[in-house]
Amino acid sequence: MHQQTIENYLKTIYHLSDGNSFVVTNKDLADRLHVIPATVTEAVKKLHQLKLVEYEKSYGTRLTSQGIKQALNIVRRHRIWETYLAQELGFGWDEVHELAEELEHIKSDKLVQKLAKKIGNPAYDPHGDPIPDEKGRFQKPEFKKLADAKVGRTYTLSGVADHSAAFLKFLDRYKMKIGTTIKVVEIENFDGSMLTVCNSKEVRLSLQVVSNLLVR
Amino acid sequence: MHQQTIENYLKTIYHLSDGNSFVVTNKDLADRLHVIPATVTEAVKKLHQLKLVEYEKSYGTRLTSQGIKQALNIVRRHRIWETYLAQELGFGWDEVHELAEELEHIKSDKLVQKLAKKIGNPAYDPHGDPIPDEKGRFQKPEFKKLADAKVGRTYTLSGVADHSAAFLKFLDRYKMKIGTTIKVVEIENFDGSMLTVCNSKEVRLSLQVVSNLLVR
DNA sequence: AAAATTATTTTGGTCTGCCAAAAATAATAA
DNA sequence: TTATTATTTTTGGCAGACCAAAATAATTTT
Repeated sequence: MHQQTIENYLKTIYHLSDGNSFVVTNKDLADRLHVIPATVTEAVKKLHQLKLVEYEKSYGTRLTSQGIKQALNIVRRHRIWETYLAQELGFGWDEVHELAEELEHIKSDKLVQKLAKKIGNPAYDPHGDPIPDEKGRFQKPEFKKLADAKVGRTYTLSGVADHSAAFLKFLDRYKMKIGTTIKVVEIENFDGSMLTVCNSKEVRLSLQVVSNLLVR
Repeated sequence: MHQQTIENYLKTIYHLSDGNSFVVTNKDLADRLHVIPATVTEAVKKLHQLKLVEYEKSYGTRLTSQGIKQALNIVRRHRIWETYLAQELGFGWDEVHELAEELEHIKSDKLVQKLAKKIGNPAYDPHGDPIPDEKGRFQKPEFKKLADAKVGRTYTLSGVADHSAAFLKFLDRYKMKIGTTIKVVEIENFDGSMLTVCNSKEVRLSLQVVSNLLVR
């Protein structure tokens, strides 16, 4: 199996199982990887032989501890690259994901280590997602959706649930980024939208938007 | 054809034809790419269909102008990455080639442009090889081998003919790098070795070595 | 519980990049 | 100009990553 294929599967299984080693369905994998389920069946069988996943037919797939380890390493590389691209090379947070998707496969731990050092071994990437260290350790941050916030309180934007370029560009238009403070002025219970104050300006945010903003 | 395969062929043809559009033999390509000649036959036929090479059977292969253009772009990416890795991330000149070999395939002109800007759009990479600009232009430097130098003269190391890690590490041991001045004290006509002064120390360099040192 | 839906696996194929061995073509030496 | 040798091409095959369609299995609906 090609290393790149393996890495993409592991990473995707990892994300679908939400970091924990939950069972992932064949179809979900197929959708995420843009292949048909039959292809996934083949692939997970091979991953099973490589002892990277547990797999029982018609049941589902789950990472082994070895698989998790490798997955975390890929996640680390991806997020280090994202942060590096944003911080050192001035890419927008809506651009870095796609590039990191390619760069994460470069096989050099030394390179990743140097990149990490250059940006000060950060714990979070530009989207507020935690970066595992060399040993795969990271603390899962306690975020909640802005949608669940209380009127009158002020929050700090700490992450986004939607990583799409469209959403991120939308946030850019209001100069919102990780660290921006958002005050909830009013919640419209008709449509769930929120009147907020961001960067000293009043902004109304739709339920769609506030559901994808993670705050502290 | 996979983009990566195409790029590797174009780059290799380019180097084998020494930058000019000389005809390259099938076997030479096979050797460089670590495949058998039969594989090359297949590949160049496909490259021909893509109008990237001229190809007549049992004659040889030569880049078309389109092919040269693409080849120069790959060479550019490779050398930008080499320089970036050395300059910004502190890699040794013996390490950068291998890494650049992977990084050159990342498909983002914007990335290369940013990297280049960061290192000041240099005209030469850490080995003294010229970096083509976005349009593929570069001036071929007028180097000569130190082996052909005259006794008593002082030269500036401007390039290396051998890019192997072994050779580069050897040079590191004597702190020789691009820009180092080398004074030729004496030429031993028994074995062609040279007595030189490098970094204020007397060093005897074998014919092997001085044949691979390019100087001005 | 039977029918209908959805998910998974199997089966048979394609395409790409590769190899081995044989056949055809140079190119070189005698 | 024959032999000999080297190179190139052809042919038949293989593995990886995919897909389409058919066959199974599991899940939901009714």
